[in-house]
Amino acid sequence: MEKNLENFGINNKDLDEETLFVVSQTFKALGDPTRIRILNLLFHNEYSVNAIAETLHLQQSTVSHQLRFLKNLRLVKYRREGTTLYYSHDDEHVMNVLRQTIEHACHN
Amino acid sequence: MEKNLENFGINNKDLDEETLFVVSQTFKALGDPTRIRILNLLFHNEYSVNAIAETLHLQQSTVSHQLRFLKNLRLVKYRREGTTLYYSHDDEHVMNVLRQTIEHACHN
DNA sequence: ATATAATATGAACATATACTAATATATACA
DNA sequence: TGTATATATTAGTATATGTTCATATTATAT
Repeated sequence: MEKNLENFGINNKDLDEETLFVVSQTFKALGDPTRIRILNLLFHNEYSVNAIAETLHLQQSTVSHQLRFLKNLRLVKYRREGTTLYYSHDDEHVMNVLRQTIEHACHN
Repeated sequence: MEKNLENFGINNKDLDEETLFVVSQTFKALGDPTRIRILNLLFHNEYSVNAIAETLHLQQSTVSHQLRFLKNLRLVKYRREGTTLYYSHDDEHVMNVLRQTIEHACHN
């Protein structure tokens, strides 16, 4: 008699569609070099859009587009000061995952 | 006199190109629902290509393509038994990151 | 009101990505 | 050798993605 493999693992069932969407979107956000550089810059400080662009040698438009992407996923937030918007990270879990993976990649 | 912000954080410097590439590729691998489902399936057991396809209701060709993708990044490995290839995960760090993020997404 | 600075947006383009269908390869076995 | 099974590969296609350019919006100051 074969052992029933259905109950072997704790969580062998397929992921529900919403979880799948959230998880893949999150990782998609981290799957682009530009967004990684932006989030890595925002690790310790807040930066204005122009400051990000100048620091990373990117165009203002590019930074703005990617910040919108990240803001939609609530990975960054901003505060306004006059005409300047200061962006900072807004998801500790994602920042931890990013830090872990960067460190893991460096130590190879 | 302004405080020098350059030395404020521990790691404010930009990432080197190779790290950036490895990290973004890794996250890109996790940024697709099909690959997430495959890796999630491989969490506890090894599976043949056809078993993966049948379990997840994917075409054999699709699974084979994605497994090649994952194998190139050394996220999965396989062993042969006759004509059957049994795939299993091959990167504990990535599997941990995936598990963490799935759990984080579920508990919302 | 007008000008200026900072940021956001929309359209266009090139490239990347994921899937499918068809075919090729590889292994086992009669 | 020939056949069957399992997997891999190639080519084609449709969609998604990231950047740039030009322009719009927003807030501030004069």
